[in-house]
Amino acid sequence: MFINFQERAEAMIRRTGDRATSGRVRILALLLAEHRAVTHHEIEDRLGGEYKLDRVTLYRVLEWLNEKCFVHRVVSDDRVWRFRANVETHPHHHAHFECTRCTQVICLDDLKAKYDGPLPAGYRSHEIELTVKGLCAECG
Amino acid sequence: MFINFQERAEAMIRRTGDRATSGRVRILALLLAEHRAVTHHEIEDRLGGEYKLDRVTLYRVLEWLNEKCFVHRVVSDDRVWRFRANVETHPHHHAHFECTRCTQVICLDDLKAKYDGPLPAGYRSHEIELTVKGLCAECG
DNA sequence: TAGTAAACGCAACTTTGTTGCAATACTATT
DNA sequence: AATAGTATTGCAACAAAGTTGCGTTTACTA
Repeated sequence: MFINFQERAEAMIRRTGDRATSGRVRILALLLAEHRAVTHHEIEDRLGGEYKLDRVTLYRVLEWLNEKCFVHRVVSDDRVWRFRANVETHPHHHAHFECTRCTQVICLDDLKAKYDGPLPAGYRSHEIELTVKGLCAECG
Repeated sequence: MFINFQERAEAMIRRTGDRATSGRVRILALLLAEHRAVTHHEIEDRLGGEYKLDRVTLYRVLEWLNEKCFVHRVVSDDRVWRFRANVETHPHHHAHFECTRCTQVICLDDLKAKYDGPLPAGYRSHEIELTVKGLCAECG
């Protein structure tokens, strides 16, 4: 087992063969430690201080993490992407809860979205996304 | 029954007590006639020619229509809002199909999204959104 | 028909994300 | 350990989607 997220993140990144830069390691570690989907802004804030990363670099790292399937994106009604580390084994049945007041998004991992109904002729389904909207514990 | 969408749109708008401006009537009529969720851009294009509306006015009308519950918004992965007239009687159980290639969104009205599973303590659900992603007939 | 507040149109601004390019820093190799 | 080469980074400029302020026009009311 890994002692901390930093180490675990670095191992994951090295396995890809691409470079293990400090930005990638820190961002992935941060996302691994988190149990919810976080925005670009939240990440930027948390990397503040002397370790500040450029906005653009952050976007590029997040895109790279997404490509490598270490992370996935969620869009909610505020049109802002949120990122979350992929820990599940079935990455194609995301279910999310979105608070309509504070716009926080959490993943409902235990829930498997299902759709058995009919689609129009010729349509094919690849992925299903179920979003439950309401108020979280703090806002409710 | 109403002869055309224009007339029907105007009646709906007048019933609110607010002003029945030509922009509101034309946009709502256009959305009533449409059987899918359309973007701001698509609407703008269709209102082109001599009847062109200002971009800002279009946003404001769409927001107004949304407030009055004549219309609802959908966000898909391109982070662009799409608008669709509310024709169903149960406005809080939208289900949508989104084509991952052409990004077109259609509504699966016959499908009622359901969620009976557990939420974290203190969380309350108000609305459920189910999105099926895949390829539409043209892109498949 | 005239008065008036609600809508509209324009210009400027904000937020979120992207692109091009020169500078930097990983990694492999010597 | 030093070096070289290229993958990343940082900066500046750009782009798309949406918002705000404000003076002008328009739809409704009297």
